[in-house]
Amino acid sequence: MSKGFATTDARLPAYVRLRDTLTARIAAGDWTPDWPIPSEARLAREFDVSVGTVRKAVDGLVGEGLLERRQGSGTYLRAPSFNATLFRFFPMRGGDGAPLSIPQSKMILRSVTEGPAEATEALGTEDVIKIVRLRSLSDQPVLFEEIYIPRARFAGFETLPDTAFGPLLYPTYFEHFGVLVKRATDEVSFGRASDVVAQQLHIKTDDPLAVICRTAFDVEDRPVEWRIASGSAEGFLYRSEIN
Amino acid sequence: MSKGFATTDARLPAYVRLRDTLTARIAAGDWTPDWPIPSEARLAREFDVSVGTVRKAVDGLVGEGLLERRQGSGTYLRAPSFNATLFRFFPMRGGDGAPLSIPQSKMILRSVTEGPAEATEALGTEDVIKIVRLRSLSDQPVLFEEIYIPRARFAGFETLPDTAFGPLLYPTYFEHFGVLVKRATDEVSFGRASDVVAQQLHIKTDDPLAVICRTAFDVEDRPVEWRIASGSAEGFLYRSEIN
DNA sequence: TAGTGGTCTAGACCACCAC
DNA sequence: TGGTGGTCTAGACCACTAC
Repeated sequence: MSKGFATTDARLPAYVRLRDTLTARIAAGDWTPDWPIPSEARLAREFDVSVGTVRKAVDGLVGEGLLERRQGSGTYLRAPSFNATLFRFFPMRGGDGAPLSIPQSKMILRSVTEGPAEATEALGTEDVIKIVRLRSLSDQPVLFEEIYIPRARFAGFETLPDTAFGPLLYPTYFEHFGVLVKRATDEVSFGRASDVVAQQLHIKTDDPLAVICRTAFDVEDRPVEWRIASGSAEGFLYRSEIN
Repeated sequence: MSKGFATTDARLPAYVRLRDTLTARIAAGDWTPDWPIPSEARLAREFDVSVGTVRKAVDGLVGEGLLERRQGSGTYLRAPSFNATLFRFFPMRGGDGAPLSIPQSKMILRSVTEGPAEATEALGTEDVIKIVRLRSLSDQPVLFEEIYIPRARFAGFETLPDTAFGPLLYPTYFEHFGVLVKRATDEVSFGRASDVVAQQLHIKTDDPLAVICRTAFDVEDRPVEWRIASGSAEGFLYRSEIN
């Protein structure tokens, strides 16, 4: 008897195979953040390993930020948490020290199209959906975003009603398409505003521009989104933690 | 008998107190990367806990990047590893696609002085040493750095012979002053070149500039360095991983 | 009060490395 | 071959949460 693991290399340690099996269940949408996943004792029985081995597998997923333990209550699927992107890109206070209000988001376009070379290369497909958004702080447009997602993972995205979207995109990815973004890579550079971007951001053509290119990956490390975001270089601030 | 832990809150779990005790030993410079630290069985005996508890404490320090396990050999202090900073700031290839050579570093100044407000605020002291460096790729100056370190932790830094410095600063911090940099926060913003910076970087005054402000922390999370680095915004690229 | 995760133990056997 | 870390077990007791 193969201990009930999904089809993984039997030479791997039990906790690795269990971790991968749990990851697959998360990716399949078997669990929601509202209810605890099966208890450690229950998983130990189901997979015929000791509780200690379950703990080690769960530890790994907690470390990756996929699961969250609540003592006395249970272990829960954790909703993606690194979504306060605007706060990473701009200071919370304006140049005059006044606190800015909540970031807003305006959807401008959703359509099936061909992506730019960088997007198709990052995503590994040319069959993508394009999303264009304008994000604002205190009614001032600050960030113009072009986002590309693979149609294979997001079938029908372009026909969702506008009411399905909140200010953040990643929760929508998860709730409607079961795509859970786990990590991302950002590249920050500086350029100059094109006519289109300048018009959207209410700045002048050729004004200095901060450009952030991001590739996002799901729990199984497949690329699920490529985006390019532009904002005025004046007042731009990108925070990063290095470990 | 208090199990031989350093003076920490006895209400804390054993593995936490052991982890803190080991961190203190690392910070005190008791171990070097060349020799394994005491084995898990030996630490278990010394602190009168089980091997499993030692493993959990060591796991934490491995996760923080302080220690490194080598199966069959031992557990070693890990030399700081995130030092390829130039490669984080600029692409490896020039605009023409040609690969660039190894980054070089030229020390311009070391002196005891008063730091700018940001440095004294970040470091919590006005008694600092200032370091000025110019970093180059393929003999082209690309990054101008002003670095401030607290004199209390780096007494005599300004009188070290030039031969004590390699291309990287953090190994010198550790080898001569026992300061081990564990994490840092970067803030990337946009500015314009002052006369001094422009001259060093061979660009024009008021040319667009990428500015990176970094605060670095040691293993006990005390700030040990504040630096501001400037490079031409043209060709600048900052990479960041988000989890 | 029952069930959950949190801590800790004492041992077993394995894989790997250095001598 | 001996010692190291790597995996895994089967249990104990504690702290916390929900009902």
